[in-house]
Amino acid sequence: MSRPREEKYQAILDAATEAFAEYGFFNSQISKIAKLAGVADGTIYLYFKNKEDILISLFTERMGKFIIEVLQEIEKCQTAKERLLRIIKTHLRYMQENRSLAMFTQIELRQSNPKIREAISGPLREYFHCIEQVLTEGVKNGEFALPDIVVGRQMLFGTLDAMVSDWVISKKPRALEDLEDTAFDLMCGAFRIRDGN
Amino acid sequence: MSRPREEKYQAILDAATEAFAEYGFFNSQISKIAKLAGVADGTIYLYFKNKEDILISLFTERMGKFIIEVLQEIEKCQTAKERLLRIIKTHLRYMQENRSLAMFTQIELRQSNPKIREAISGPLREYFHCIEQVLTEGVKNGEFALPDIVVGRQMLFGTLDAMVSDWVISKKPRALEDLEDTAFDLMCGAFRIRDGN
Amino acid sequence: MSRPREEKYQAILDAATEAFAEYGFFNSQISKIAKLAGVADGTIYLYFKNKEDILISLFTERMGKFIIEVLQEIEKCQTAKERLLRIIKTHLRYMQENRSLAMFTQIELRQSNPKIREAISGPLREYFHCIEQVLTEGVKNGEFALPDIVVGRQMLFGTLDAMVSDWVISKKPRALEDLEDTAFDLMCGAFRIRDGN
Amino acid sequence: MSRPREEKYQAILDAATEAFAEYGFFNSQISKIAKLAGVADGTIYLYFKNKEDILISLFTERMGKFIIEVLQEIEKCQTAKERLLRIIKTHLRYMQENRSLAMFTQIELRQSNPKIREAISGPLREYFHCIEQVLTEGVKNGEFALPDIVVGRQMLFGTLDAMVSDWVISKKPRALEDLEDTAFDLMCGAFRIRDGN
DNA sequence: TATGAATGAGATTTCATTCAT
DNA sequence: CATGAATGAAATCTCATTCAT
Repeated sequence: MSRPREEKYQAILDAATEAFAEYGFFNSQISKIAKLAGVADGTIYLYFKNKEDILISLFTERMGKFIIEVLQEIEKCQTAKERLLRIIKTHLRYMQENRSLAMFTQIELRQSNPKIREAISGPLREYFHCIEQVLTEGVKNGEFALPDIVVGRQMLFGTLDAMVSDWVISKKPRALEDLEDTAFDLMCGAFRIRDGN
Repeated sequence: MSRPREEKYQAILDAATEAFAEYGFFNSQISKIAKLAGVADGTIYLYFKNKEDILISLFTERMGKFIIEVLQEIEKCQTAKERLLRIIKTHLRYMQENRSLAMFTQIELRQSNPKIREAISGPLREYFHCIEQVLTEGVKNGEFALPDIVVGRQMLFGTLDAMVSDWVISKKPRALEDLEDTAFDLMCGAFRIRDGN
Repeated sequence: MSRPREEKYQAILDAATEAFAEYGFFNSQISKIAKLAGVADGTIYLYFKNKEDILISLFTERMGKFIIEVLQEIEKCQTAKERLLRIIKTHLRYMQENRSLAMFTQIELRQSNPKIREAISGPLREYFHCIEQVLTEGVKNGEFALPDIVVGRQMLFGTLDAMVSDWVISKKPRALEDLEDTAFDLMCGAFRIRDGN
Repeated sequence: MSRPREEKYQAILDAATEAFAEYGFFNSQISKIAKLAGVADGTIYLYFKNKEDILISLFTERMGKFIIEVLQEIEKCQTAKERLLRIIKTHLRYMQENRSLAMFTQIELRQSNPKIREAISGPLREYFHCIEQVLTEGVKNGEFALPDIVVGRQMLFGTLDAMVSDWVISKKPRALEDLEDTAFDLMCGAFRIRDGN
């Protein structure tokens, strides 16, 4: 049974998240990750091909879970407007609850190494696609007025990302949740969503 | 006569910009930068204390020039609405004309090394402050309706940043300039700016 | 079972002794020491913090052993005169049997680096103290006539050190042992020790 | 006229003495010496072949002056006993007045680099020879009883050297001069010199 | 599977020396 | 003669990865 296998795999991923978030990819030595995970250095190479592979696996997995959560939340909604609010809430709350992931995303999202950049862009594009679909629907059924879907997505994602970025960097941050309503309010204005439900 | 001195300093900074943009800070070896700049490895240490110092000098200098340009453009404007448009245009055009700086900003903006992060945050905060002042003025004189200045700034900067990010990553990008009007249009909606000038 | 660990530690120390003796501290590159010890360069840093640490460990360990031997020999003796002879014999014989240590002591004893000098002065002072105690006893019980204990120690140590120094530098040296009796004879004169018993 | 040439040559030598005494040979960079001497780095190479050459020239010159002084002092004396006292006094006083030279001698006398060691041993051997001649004479005319001239020289030089060494290392040293009489007293005992002049 | 000691390639940085001015 | 900017070889140290146990 591969339960222990799975356990150690997760332990390493958790340790890497923490380390990458705090020190960045290049300053997180394998030995540091191994110690945090409570395994030997060599053990890591039983679960991952190399250091890069940890980063890629990490991002794919964690971002994957995030997207699944977003999708689940969205599905519960009736209108595009509701979905927009859901995306905002889920994004900010998820990041708030996973500060390490948030930091790590902020810090390592835009990795320089082309191979890593490539691997990372997959899950991110998926998220972008999900956002764009919601916007497209909103436009189609007349809820939103939006001259360009992609620009709309850039605005929505960019705003949320900037909020998380500020929150991650500042030491005593205003809770991310508190920004939900204001963010939603502004987005409604940008997308010309009428006040009534 | 320090003309040659200044020349070499700039050559190294240019080389570093290029290298950091393409490979990232950690994968840009001093020898690589030196070769790009057409100087010997040791020469770099006549102009910079160490590798970190290059990054910090680079960001401070280039970002400084950017902010000066933004400020100059803003001053020409009469209304806050015009200033908003100016910021959008200047930001996107400057980044388009300095792709390396844009890439580098995207990539290294969120550095893990605390010392670098600290040094980098200065010029950035200055830019944020500049944006927030424009927004505050707009609210004061009734041009904008905005529940929260900081959130407004996050939206404006976040949107522009996401646009640059997309542009930098995609290989055959739509010109950044083409996004100006749409971005301005959406921001006007978000900030409840009336259509008439 | 840390037998191999201890073995490698000693191998590196032996290699360093040899290298330092022949080439001096600054001209003994880590790679040279590693090759002599039969390990990889990096291995050295598993056992020592840095190059300085090798020098300090080396001196502390080897000088410590020497002092222990001197103390053991001294304890066997009844009179201060006998102890004086024992110190002379042990000093010269130990250095003769550990030519590398002798060279190294001669060469690196007076290091320029303050941190090293500090670390090295400890064991040396211990040896000086041991000599001075013997002299003090001899004076107290009337065996020696000595106007100044410290000067007495300087004379004894200086003489032995000069002998070792000559022996180390000259290529075809007279055996150090052969000097024992003459040295003792002269010291007896200097310290006004009577010929009998 | 080569007055200015000579001046700069001496300035560099003085600077080197100071630097070597304080930091040791390897930690005294050419640029440091140049700055101390008030000349440009390159200028040093107009006067010396390389860094080693400075050390060798330095030692040869300064030690040469010392030996000349010793010889002059000795010549004034009538008896070997007087000459012995003269050597002791001149040695200790000269070192006291040239603390940098003393430090430098203590620190760099026993250099590891074979080429340097070779060059340094010349002047030193000359001094040894001078001492040994005094001792030989003393023995010949019955003033001294000494079983071995070389051992006698080792004792005399070793004692003086140990005194200087202690003086150089200790921060608040007893004046070297104060040791003259005690040292002479002990040497008289060692060499069986009768009390009467 | 798991370990962690050992490896050695590779990176940053220093500094003696040169040479155009 | 004098300068000091530039050079680039070389040294220390780090750390991802391997492999015998």
